[in-house]
Amino acid sequence: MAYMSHAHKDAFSTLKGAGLKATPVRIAILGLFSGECKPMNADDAFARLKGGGANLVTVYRTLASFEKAGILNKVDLHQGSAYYELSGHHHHHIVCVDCGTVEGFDGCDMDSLAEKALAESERFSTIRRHSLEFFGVCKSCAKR
Amino acid sequence: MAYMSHAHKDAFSTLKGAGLKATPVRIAILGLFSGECKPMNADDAFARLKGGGANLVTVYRTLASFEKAGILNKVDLHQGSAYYELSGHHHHHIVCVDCGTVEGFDGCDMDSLAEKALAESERFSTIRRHSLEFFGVCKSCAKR
DNA sequence: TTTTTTGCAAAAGGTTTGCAACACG
DNA sequence: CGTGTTGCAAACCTTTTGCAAAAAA
Repeated sequence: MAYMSHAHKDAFSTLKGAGLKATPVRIAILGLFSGECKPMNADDAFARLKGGGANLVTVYRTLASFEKAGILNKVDLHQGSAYYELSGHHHHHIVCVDCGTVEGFDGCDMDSLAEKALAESERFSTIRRHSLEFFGVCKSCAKR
Repeated sequence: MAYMSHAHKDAFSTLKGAGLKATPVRIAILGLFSGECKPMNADDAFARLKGGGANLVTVYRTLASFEKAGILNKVDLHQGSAYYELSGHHHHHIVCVDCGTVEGFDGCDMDSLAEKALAESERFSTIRRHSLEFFGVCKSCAKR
């Protein structure tokens, strides 16, 4: 471990903290997500790993392990493939059904939503998570 | 059209009302959903069409046409395939991450959710729909 | 008869698996 | 050095498409 940039150091400790070996591929993929504010799917990540940084299969496996480790969250934007983003602050998305633009939505009161669901439920005792995504038309698509 | 049962008559008029030809396959598939309270995927429907009632491909095409016509709603229960249920009253689901049990959730104030999302959004002017599903553990799985 | 719908076969798209070579710790 | 990770090829699964035969209006 001769020289290591700041970003790499962060990625390194995140991985260690999650109990994952800090391999070049993982550091690179984690770096991708740290520098990106919108969700990425496996292909996106694969494409951004310039110079054959990793195999597509490895990207899939890496995303899965990151999700299991709690580093990434999987989100379903109804776009045919699984998207991921850094888990960190709880939020959701608004997706344009026309052009696919994605915007974050922060105003989700997670606890009260889950409480409401449980209060109404007969057969459930625990809510672990929920998915909430909006599908609409963005302003620039609306103009057309 | 010699004899037609009540259920078939209902399906018949639903299809006509939606501008769809009332074919035996469509009537059968619609009947399946009328007698079922939980979401079904293409395979479920296919399996329940006893005696080779229809081809799987036809089931897919039928579900798609029903959704387009507004007869069915597609729901994503994160189970690897698309589920459908009769569109009618707006509701969502709680899914057991352990056994897959699905329960309905009615307490969704759609309008206020969409309003909140739009109020917070910079780039969107319209919300068409949203997905909201809860994932938790049902009481019987919690016991184990 | 004209237009839709259906079935079959095959393809497509995203994701997963088996296995041997490789690299982190 | 041993166990976990990677790459490659191939399998998988759900869903879609092309085309000709069959059925609805």
